This record gives sequence, C-alpha cells and structure tokens, in this order.
Amino acid sequence: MESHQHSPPPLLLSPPPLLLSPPQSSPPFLFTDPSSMLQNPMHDNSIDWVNLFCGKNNLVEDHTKGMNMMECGGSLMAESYGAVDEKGNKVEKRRGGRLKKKTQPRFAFQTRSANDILDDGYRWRKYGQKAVKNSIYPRSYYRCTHHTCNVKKQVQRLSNDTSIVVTTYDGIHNHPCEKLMQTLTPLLKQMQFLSRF
DNA sequence: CGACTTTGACCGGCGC
DNA sequence: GCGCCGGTCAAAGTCG
Repeated sequence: MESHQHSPPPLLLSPPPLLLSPPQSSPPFLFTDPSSMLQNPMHDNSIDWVNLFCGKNNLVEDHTKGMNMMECGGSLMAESYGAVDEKGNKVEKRRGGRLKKKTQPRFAFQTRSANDILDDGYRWRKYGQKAVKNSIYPRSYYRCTHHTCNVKKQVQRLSNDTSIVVTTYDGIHNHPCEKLMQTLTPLLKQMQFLSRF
C-alpha cells in the first residue's frame, strides 16, 4: 500500500459503528430508489451506508402508508413506524397477519437489482419460501447464520416493477458484519501500527 | 460431510 | 366454525 503524507480521512481513523454493522446502527429506513448504492465499489448491489448518513435529509410524513419518507444521499427511503394499538403502543404484523407488540426493530430496503439477494455483508440461511397474495413472485425468508443472532429478513420482488427487490430486516444484529470486518481489519491494524509513531 | 436450499406440512390469528 | 393467509418447521435434496 502506498504511503501518504496526509492523514487518512476521519472515517477510516474512526469508523462509525454503522460501518461495522449497518442494520444494527442505522435507523429503520427503507430505500425506495437506491441509485447511489450502485456506485459502491465494494459490491454491485450493496447499500452505500456512508453516503446514506451524510448530507442533508428532508423528512416528510406519510400517514397513509405509516411511513416517514426521507430524501438522503440521492436515495428515497422510508421508515415504517407501523400501526398503533388502542393504548398507543407500537404493534406490527407477525405470522398469519396477526398483530403483536413490537419487540424488534424492522426496516426494509427496495433495491433495483436483477439479483434477489442483497449483499449486506452478513451470512443468511434460507428457511422458507411462500407465494404471497397479489404478487406473482414468492417471498423468501432468511435467518442470520450467526449462532447468537436472531435477525431475519424477507426478500420479495415487486410484481408491478420486476426490477425492484424489497428486503425487510427483522431485528438487530448482535455481532459485527463479517465482510466489512474482513475489509477493515487490515486497514485498522495498519493504522494502529502507524499511530504508534 | 457440513452448510445451505427446496418444498410441503403445519400453526395460529383474522375475517366472514 | 371455517377457510384464508403469512410465517415457520423440518426432512430431503443439492452443492462445494
């Protein structure tokens, strides 16, 4: 690696937690037009987490969809804040359309990709696939393969726009992202070494 | 041979 | 009560 006179950007010196584990630290937002993520040099269809949390964001509430819409980093995202029960507690749909008290954060991403599997750096095991109503494409169910992690995600292609894949995350990873750790570990080691001088 | 995918069965809440 | 529907299970199959 070429040596530089200038110090590395602050991002590399002190990577924010979201770089190590995006879904863990990111707010529950949903990408609806993630054109900027395609420019991410790491993966063709991965999320550009860095761009996402930089810049000025415009927040607009959409009560009809139970979402906060936000423009950020060239992407349109949405936070699903879900339904509210009679006592004002947050609830969310669970299996069979049942409602339960919200216990885990849930956030979704819409990606324009030919590939159904969003490469988010985590390892997933598929545990089910279902045909869903009003969609010609099945919904796939994945669980994080990390033994202590209980995060799930659902992947479904939109029937009215077949180029868009909706990925819904259920829960928070309790471990760092393997891929990003692999990428960052050599960098961090080198920087720790250099910082001793 | 272990990790992962596929796929049909099963479960349980909801609406009628 | 019953059927529908979405989510999960688990056995069998596939892959590297």
